[in-house]
Amino acid sequence: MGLTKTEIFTEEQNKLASIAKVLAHPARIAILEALIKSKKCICGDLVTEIGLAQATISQHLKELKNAELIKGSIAGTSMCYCINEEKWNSFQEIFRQFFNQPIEMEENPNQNWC
Amino acid sequence: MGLTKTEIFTEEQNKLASIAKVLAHPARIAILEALIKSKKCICGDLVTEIGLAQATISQHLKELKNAELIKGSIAGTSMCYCINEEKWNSFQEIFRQFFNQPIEMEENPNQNWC
DNA sequence: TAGATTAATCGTAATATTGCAATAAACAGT
DNA sequence: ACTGTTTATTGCAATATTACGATTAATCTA
Repeated sequence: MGLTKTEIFTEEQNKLASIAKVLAHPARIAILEALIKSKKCICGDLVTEIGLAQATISQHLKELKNAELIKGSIAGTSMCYCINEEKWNSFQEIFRQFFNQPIEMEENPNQNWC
Repeated sequence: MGLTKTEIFTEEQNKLASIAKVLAHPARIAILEALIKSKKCICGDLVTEIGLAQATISQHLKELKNAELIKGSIAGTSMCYCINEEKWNSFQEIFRQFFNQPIEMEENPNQNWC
């Protein structure tokens, strides 16, 4: 049918997958890196900095804001975005924990299977 | 149009996004965790362990193998999968570097914008 | 207030992803 | 050779994502 069966997975599995999904587009990576580089929050300069249409950037910003990875506030007529440090750190921790799982096969010498 | 404009992004941005995409589905997270938990490689027990059709699991395995996150080898009539430790570690490092970028706004007290 | 600027949203088209039934392919045991 | 087991592939339907032009809403400036 084409709709992900979230019910059959754990809370954690769904959460990690959804976080990864936010990062699963180069435009969103580029936006995050741009926000990090220019420490003070920039706005729709992202449109010129990255080469996508304003509507497209706005859509990606919406997803990032939806994931709470960035915060936005009104700065006059334009919009001011910046990284949400708390969420950033919490995402970092989630990935760290996932990848830090012990893969260890040391005790298992018959690794010639794979 | 609807096709990602990879040309306008850097190699690194595209790479990180594509790695994240592999992790952007709970079934693939579940498969990886199952492979880690049962240290010796399992095969199509994944189908019963996770509640998806055999064809669907096979498709997710293909994507994981395509990203080289897992390795597969023939074990008689069945298929034996396990984590590819080198890639696992390399992915870990890529995420670690991304999240370890200094976000620091300490010197910038006007954080009240965002 | 009128015009300019900025960003969100709507509508639409193209493409990608997800999931499964059905089928095919490879192999083991009889 | 036949049968059952296991995994990959194909074909299809449903849904999601990506991108952009056009429009809207809000705010600033003259």
